Amino acid sequence: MQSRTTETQKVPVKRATLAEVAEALGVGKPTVSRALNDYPDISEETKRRVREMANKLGYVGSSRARQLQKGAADTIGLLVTAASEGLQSAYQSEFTGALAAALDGHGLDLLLHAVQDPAAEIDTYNRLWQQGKVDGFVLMRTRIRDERINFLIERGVPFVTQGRSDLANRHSWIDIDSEEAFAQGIEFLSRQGHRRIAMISGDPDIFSTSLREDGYRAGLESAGLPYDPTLIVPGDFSAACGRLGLKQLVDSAAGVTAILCANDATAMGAISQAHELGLSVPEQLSVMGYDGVRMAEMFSPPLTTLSHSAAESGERIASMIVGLVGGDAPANHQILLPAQIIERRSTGPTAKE
Amino acid sequence: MQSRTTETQKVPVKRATLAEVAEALGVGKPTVSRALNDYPDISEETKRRVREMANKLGYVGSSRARQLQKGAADTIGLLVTAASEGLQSAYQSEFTGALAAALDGHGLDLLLHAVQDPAAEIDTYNRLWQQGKVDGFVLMRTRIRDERINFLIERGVPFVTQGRSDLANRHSWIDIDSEEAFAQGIEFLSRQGHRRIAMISGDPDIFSTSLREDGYRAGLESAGLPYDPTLIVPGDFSAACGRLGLKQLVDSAAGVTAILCANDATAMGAISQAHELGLSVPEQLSVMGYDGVRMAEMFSPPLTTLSHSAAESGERIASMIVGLVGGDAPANHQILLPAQIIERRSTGPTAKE
DNA sequence: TTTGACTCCGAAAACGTTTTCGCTCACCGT
DNA sequence: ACGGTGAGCGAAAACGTTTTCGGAGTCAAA
Repeated sequence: MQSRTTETQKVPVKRATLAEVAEALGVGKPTVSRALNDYPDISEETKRRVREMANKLGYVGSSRARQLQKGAADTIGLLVTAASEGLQSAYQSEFTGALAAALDGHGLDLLLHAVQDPAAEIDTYNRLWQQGKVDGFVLMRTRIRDERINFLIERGVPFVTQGRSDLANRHSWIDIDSEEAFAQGIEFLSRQGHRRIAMISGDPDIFSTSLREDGYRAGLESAGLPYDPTLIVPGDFSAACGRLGLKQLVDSAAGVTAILCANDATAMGAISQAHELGLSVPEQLSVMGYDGVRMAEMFSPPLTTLSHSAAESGERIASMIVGLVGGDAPANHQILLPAQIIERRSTGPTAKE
Repeated sequence: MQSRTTETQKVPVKRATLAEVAEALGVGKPTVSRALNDYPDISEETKRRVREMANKLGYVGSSRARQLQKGAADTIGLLVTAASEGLQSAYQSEFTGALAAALDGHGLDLLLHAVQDPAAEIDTYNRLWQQGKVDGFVLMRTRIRDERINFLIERGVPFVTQGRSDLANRHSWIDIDSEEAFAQGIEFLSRQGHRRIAMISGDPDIFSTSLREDGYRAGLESAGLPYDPTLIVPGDFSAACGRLGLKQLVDSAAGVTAILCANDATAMGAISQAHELGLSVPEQLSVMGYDGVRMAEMFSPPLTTLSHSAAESGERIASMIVGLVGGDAPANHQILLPAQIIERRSTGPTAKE
């Protein structure tokens, strides 16, 4: 490790101000402001001159002043919990990237905040909102009895969640129809001849976990397969618990030939562990994931997964939050998107011995 | 897909203002402001009363007004290019998360912006800075002749890069000593008996790519192995190019028993492809990555990699940018961090036939 | 010529902080 | 009794926009 220091010349750059543009043009400040914002009560000729001069002086309006006056920050907040995965999760980060890109399309920026101490989470939402640093929030990974949602609804803060909640009819959300997706997954596996299909589930605190389990059960039922509760092992959406879960299933649940995982990370962990135990995938064991993260395609074997588009979710959410913040429609929009199965090579009929 | 709409009651929450706190207390605004900011010329008794009342009224200062007056945004900007990976990359997102967490520790927020059109990249830096939405930037993935760096240096904008650049002595940066790391990697592989070691490299536009290649060559030399240029195949840090690269090497470079990859994603892609071609890792082919992303541990086989801590990089960068923005030290700090080899199971001596 | 309508623009207020500067008061020493 | 000192506080200005409101001018109708 090495560390050195050198001098630097601090150039205190003076930014051009609206008043200066007005002065240079011999017009009033309102005229410049309105011209730049393309108000109809400014003549075309004047607008042209103003734009020209603004350009010449390199004028860029201070968003600080603008925010103060207009009462809007043109920024949306996104909190990730540093402890539990946060941006570690491939899907979360794909989604975050997509969201940032989509928001940009609407002229909004994304404020990313990592919350360390879970106890301070609500405080952080409160502070960011009260301070006026953001106009609204996007929540990822909604939880059961999610206090964030209560809190935000109570104060009338605009927000959109990625995932439903107990209060789903009282706020805007977008979600993937994971129930349907998991049912599909089971159907797919059963058609390949699997009769004993296990599930490595997600964090029980996360709202969607139970939906995925419901889907699993529904799938079994419509495939005419018996439901065996011991075949569902809990997890937390991490790869690590995929490993653990697989080990547990191998140890205690005989005859399992396929495993449906709560997400791709878990599936990858499970496969990795399977290999370690000398089980080949998919010859001896089929494993299916959920989310369709990019990495899944590059795994070995490439992962069969229930895929949905982070980009689409991002764009939809961006539009929704823009609407809410704009207040143009004091309504809650709720969108359920489908997932589709992408067959790769982690699944297949079990090889005959 | 389904979409519905319900009514919502918009509660226009009036935030308490500093003037209101002052009024309620029968004191002047400056007193409240200074009391809350713990200035020494306010008596303890008054401070107590002010804090009490502020608390009671739920007062949280408007950062918008504060920003305007103080000329600071308490926010650092981070731009990710949506097209080329962006947050898709595991390391980038781990680092981003760590950075956000570290900045939080200094009372700063992170503004994440996705730039779609590479041509608009500089404009975005300019806008964000001129608008005063950020006090400085963190740049990831420095490039060869990186115009962003020129631009920022010219205007005296505070920034820290993750990775050196052509102008490394004129700005603050933090970097991993990848040259040394790759040399170590080669040494490690050669000690396991590998004699023909290939490299799947990174994007030639990225500054650190050449350093990694230098390290590769240096390692070969000190291990007494010949350097064969055809054993370096170009890439772009993606898993996809790991696949391509591996295929190319298998097709055209005989006798290769080990591959050092520019990063973990590439290594995973390579392994995945190797499996597809019926090559077992590490029995027939050893593969080593770089970065030490979390997923690497869960890969199958778990990836041997040259690891460094995203958390540490994040924290260091946070401290550096805080210093620069605070202007307390008009100096450039440069820090080189080491990587260390983590041996897992994607490497090993080649099995005898 | 007056009136009204309409177009284009500017002075002043407003947004909610922090800073500057100076004031008041108590207390001390002489 | 009086200037000096320092502690504690407040009035007003400042940050750079946007909004409100009304004014000046033009032109057509009466």
